[in-house]
Amino acid sequence: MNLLEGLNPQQQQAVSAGTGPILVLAGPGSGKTRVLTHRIAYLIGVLGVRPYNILAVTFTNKAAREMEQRVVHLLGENTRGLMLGTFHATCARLLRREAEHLPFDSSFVIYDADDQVSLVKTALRELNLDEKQYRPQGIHALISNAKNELILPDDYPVQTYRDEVVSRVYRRYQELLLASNALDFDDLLLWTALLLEQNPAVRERYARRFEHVLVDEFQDTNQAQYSLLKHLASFHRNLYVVGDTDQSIYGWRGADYRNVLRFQKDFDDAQVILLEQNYRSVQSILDVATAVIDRNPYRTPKRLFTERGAGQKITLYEAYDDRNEAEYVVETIAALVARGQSRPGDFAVMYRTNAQSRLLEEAFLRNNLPYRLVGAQRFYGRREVKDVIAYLRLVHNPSDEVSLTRVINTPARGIGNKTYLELRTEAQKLRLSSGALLLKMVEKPGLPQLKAMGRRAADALSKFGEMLARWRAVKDETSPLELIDRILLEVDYRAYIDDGTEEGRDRWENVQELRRLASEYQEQGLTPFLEQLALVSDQDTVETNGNAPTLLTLHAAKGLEFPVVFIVGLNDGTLPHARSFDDPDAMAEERRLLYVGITRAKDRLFLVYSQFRSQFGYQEAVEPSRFLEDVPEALVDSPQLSRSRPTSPYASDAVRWQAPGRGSAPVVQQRYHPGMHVRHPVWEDGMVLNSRIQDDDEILDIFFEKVGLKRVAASLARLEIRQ
DNA sequence: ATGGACAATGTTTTT
DNA sequence: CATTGTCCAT
Repeated sequence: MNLLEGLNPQQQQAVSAGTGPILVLAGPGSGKTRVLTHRIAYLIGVLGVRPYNILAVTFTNKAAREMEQRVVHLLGENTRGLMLGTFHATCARLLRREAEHLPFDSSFVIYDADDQVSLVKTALRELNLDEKQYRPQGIHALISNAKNELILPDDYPVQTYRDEVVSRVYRRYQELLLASNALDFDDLLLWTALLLEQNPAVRERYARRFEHVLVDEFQDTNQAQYSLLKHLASFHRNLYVVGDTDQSIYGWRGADYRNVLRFQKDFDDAQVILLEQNYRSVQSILDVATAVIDRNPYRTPKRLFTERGAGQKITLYEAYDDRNEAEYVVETIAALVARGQSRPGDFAVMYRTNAQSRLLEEAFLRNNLPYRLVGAQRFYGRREVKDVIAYLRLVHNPSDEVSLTRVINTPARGIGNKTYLELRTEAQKLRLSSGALLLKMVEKPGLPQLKAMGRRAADALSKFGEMLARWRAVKDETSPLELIDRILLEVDYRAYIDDGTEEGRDRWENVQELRRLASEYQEQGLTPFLEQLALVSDQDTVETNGNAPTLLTLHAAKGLEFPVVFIVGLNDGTLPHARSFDDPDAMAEERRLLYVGITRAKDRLFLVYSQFRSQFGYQEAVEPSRFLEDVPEALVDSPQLSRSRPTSPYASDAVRWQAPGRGSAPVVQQRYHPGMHVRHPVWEDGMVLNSRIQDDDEILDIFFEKVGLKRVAASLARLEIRQ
């Protein structure tokens, strides 16, 4: 197969470029992923590089999965040994392998943002600092930023008293992490960068191995990531980065698009290749996008062009208020579908903040139309899910203080704050983690520490300790699913969570979803399961092949495309967000965010703003977004402003492309039917026996040839429909 | 120790 | 307004 076939000259140049540092500046829709995957295939298939000597990193698991599939598709199965994954997963792997050089051991657990904040709280309390004055969230953000810039507690710049406090909290926070044998998200990058920096032997081993290092979305890298990339490519200097500074929207997370400039400075022999042909959008949409982004300073102008034709004008709509805005969106979608111009799945509605999804959801619900919501309430962020995960983590690693804190009295078992505090104090005296002390109390029931406490407290503690010890005893012989079931049973979790209300039922259903997830790790065991849980993100669960409009934030929209895009809430204060007003860099990022949104659209674009907006309870007059001033009038079509009294929703049956679902939950299109043959990644072939919509998911009963009857959630099980 | 009622408080984006 | 924390009665 000719790997250059079907590529335009710029893409061919990028794919077949020689070795050495290479920077590909890829405009939106210019076939960036295509270039990257063809490049990998080219290295292996044409240049004869062994897959083992290639590293490719992405930001999301979804991107990694997609690339992997496409490379395999191009090469056949010829990719064994290729290291392809997210920054975080790749670093986690490397750190586990090299743990002997590091102050933690290879069974470390990974703390997410919630865990991080609770650990900051612990540190604040230990240092007798006021949580009101030093908000944990804020402190956490500062620590996180420092880590992203490779600043350790000792180097934390202190100019004010507050800085001094932060550096103290940071130091303690880091100690607590190590005591828990835990790393936070940022640590994965930080420790990897430090290890490569400070350990020449390790650095050289990896640098020699990776003859080629490829990076997706390079504009989103932070300093830690840039540093570790440089180290990994330090021997062969074949660093191939693809990105677009105009799509840099993660500055608040430490991403620094100036890494693109740094790259050109650090590698002054780098080849720079520009991809300007857009395969996604019609010209009118590209022109609007260009007009908006051109106002940003310090950028290399790109001339985006397309062969998809001029396209129709974009639509600008002024609604009376935000409720009307949502109604307009839903009505318009319904009308376009009713006219047969588009299918429901063609639409995306994008907004600046998650909170804005609510009015949209309500509008869809009022009109009995289904929709897909991306992100918002994170599955893994739900209390019951976190509880069960915390139990698993504690069994895996009893030193995990954050998890212990979470579950030691959940469900309530008579271990209150005071008892837990005593346990911690005693543990600290013995230089043990609380979990370790608990286990020790079980081994040696006569420990003096027990006597120091009240009888009731000691009883409750040892009962919990015994449970923990029992789970640990079986953890290596049982599958994650069996372990979960055992834990659920022994702590009587269902009785705690499922109180008979609808909410309780939902909660229990979430636990069931976690069980289903666990069942995919039957053979692999607890460690990979926990790692997977820690490193999946919302982005990874976005499915674009649904049959209903997608609601998502502008951030979540990056990397996706839709035939018709609505961007709502184009008001000053919302987009750009008020918090960015006083910072020119932040304002530039807001503008890029709008640019990303606009360039998601293939055929049609609707920009929507309103005169009034309810901030919280109150309705407030708001201004249209200042960014709208930069949209050339010639490209805009504004419908006559007749909506201060909204027309009645299109209620004809024609527009109800699906019957309303039960309850108030979002309705999901049924995609599976009895008799359908499907394939599951683990259980392989099976036949659908039954399908029902429940909550916002489709629940399937499937009979698998190999393992028999299973119940799965369509959104979670990666099913493939077979003909 | 527990659970409920009330108050305060704070609202961006998330690997 | 919706979540989170704090206080108070059991």
